[in-house]
Parts: sequence; C-alpha cells; structure tokens
Amino acid sequence: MAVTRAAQAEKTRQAVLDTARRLFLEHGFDATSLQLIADTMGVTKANVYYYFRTKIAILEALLAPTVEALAERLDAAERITDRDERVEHLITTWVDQVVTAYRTLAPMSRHDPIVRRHEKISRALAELSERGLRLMFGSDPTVSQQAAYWLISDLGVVNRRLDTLSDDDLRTTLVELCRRVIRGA
Amino acid sequence: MAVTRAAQAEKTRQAVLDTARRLFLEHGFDATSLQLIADTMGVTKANVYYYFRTKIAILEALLAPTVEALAERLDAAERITDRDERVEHLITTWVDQVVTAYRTLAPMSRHDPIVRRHEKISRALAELSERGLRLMFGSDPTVSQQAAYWLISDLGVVNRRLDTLSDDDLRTTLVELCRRVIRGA
DNA sequence: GTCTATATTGGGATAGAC
DNA sequence: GTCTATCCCAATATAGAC
Repeated sequence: MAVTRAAQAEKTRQAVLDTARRLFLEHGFDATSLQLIADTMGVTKANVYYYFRTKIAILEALLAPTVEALAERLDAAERITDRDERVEHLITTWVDQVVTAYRTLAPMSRHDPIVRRHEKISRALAELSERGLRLMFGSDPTVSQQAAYWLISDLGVVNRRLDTLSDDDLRTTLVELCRRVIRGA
Repeated sequence: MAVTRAAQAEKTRQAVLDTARRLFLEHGFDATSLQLIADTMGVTKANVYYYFRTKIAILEALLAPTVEALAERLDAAERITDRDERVEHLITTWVDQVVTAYRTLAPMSRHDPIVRRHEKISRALAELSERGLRLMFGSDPTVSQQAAYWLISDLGVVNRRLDTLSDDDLRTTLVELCRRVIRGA
C-alpha cells in the first residue's frame, strides 16, 4: 500500500488510454468528447485533463507505439538483403500487425479524418508507407506495383469483416492474399 | 430578369451539396460545420438551413445517388447468367465507380465515422456489399473469397494514392489488379 | 430566398478546494 | 489525484425582418 499515489496515477492514465481507444474506434475521434471518455471511465473531465493536456495528446499517446512498431518492422526488413525473403518478412509482419489490430489503433489510424488533419501524425504515417513501398519494390516501383502495395496497406478493412475467424486462420488467409497481390504485381 | 426563384433555389441547393461534399471529404463530416459550409459558399448559415433541415440531411442527399448507382450496378449484374461474364462486369463497373469517385462520396463513404453511426446509411451499404459478394462468389463464399472481395471493396484508397495517373491508365491498372485478386481467390 | 439576431446546448479547457 | 465550479467559445438550429 506504500506506493499508492504513483501506482494509482499509472492505473488511471492507462484507463484513459484504453477507454479513449475504444471510443475513438467506435465513434471516431471528432465525435468522442472528453465528457464521454470521463463518464465511461467513471471519473470527471478534470481528472482526464490531469493526465493529458489536450484531447489530441491522448491520440498522440495512443498512436506513438503503433508508429514505433511500424518503424521497427521496416528497420528489420531493411537488414534482409535477399529480395524474396524481405518481401516475405514484410508481408508476414504486416499481417501480424493487422491481426492484432484490435489492440492498436491500426484500423482507425488511416481512416479517421483526424489523421489527415493532424500534420505530425499524417506525415509520419506517409513517410513510413513510402519507405515500405521502396523496401518491397525498390526505388522505382511500377504503377502496378504501387497499386498492389497501396491495396495491401489497407488490410484493416478485411480484418474487420472476417472477425469470426480464429487469429490463426485469419493470419493464414491474409498472408496468402497478400502474397498473391504482391507477387503478381 | 427571367431568373426565377425556382432556378435560383436549384442553383443554391446544388451549391450547398457541392461545397459540403468537398468539405466532408477534406475535413470529415464531424469536423465540417455548417458555418464553414456557409462561409465557403459565401452565404449565411440560415440560408443553408433553408434547404436542409439538418446537417445529416445534407449527407443523406449526397449519399443517395451513390447508393442508387451501386444498387443499379448489382441489378445489372444479376441479369447476367454467365458466371465469368458477371464477375467481369462487376469488376469493370466497380472500377468505373471508384475512378469517378471524386464526383461521388465513395472514398469517404466507408471510412468516415459518421457512416458507422448512421444506421440507415450503414445498413444500406452493408446490404449492398453482401449482395455484391453473393453475386461474385455464390451464396456460400469461401473465406479466401470473402477476403478477396472485402479487399477489393476498398479500392478507393488505391485511387487516392495514384492520383497522378490519367483516368484511363488508372482504370486499366485497377481492373487488372481486381482480376488478379478476385480470380485467384 | 436570404439576411440578422438569438436561443440553446455541448465542446475543450482551467482554477482552486479537498 | 480527484473533485466542483466555471469560463469561453463554437456548434446546431430557429424566429422573424426584408
């Protein structure tokens, strides 16, 4: 019982993040008020503000790990010299990330209008996407290759639709789909 | 002059729709205020309200033709008995619809959070999507077929990325991509 | 058909008590 | 660390003059 204050702080802070993530995904960022977040958690608005100075700061805190994970994926892929192997790595790790997307903001991160409006976030995501494209197809991808890549980059939508599948079956299905799209381009 | 009130009415009403469409696409529905729409058009909020009783009514008016066009596409496809021919028809008309998406709400219609929250709209789109799936793959599609279909249903994202292409090149690229995804499933 | 003016609600955000 | 109370502003929507 000695650490109460700091422990309580961490717990509440995490609760804000978890609640906000759920609500952002369900209603969208703009339609999720701090009042709603606070009510859902069972605390007051002021308490939420104690942990995050603005609403957008909550989103940034949520998105940071996702962006970081994306960057690490690409770093790892960059270290693979064999082309086929690298593509395979990119595909499987990408599918992994998408499959576990419930626990991240991935499905919303591209589609919620806030992302387009938030320069810092949108630029970060755009840069990572471009980097992934180059790692897949080299510095001068054909139009067909670009199309294939951008199509796959939106796998989150498929994920949502196949939510009755087990994680393993979903993974297998998506990997095969990606392989077909990418390898044929 | 001979500019009747009715003509003026039609003109202003259309201006509201055009302006709203542009702004909804750019900022998202929730972040687009009637004030912004009115200011952009150079009229007052009250004038906008003269034509649409609520903000959501503007969205509904915008979405109606898109939904209608989608339904007609499926009706036409239903009349084609040959399986391969029907799939080909679905693909090409779908690509057509996506390519001309600037003039519709297609790119936003799936992704803006308002769609998920608006029951009438979301149900209509969901029903049409399911119908398309059946027309493509019959009444009992495999998981792989479903995945392929849902992936393709989100073609709007690819469209946005390839905006430097001519319409014809874009069309060709997308049709080939769709064929590969669908036929291989 | 378009305007000015206003009602009303809810949003993000802060001050200060406990 | 959490609360109550409040500020300020922007949003949707309406009333009534021209």
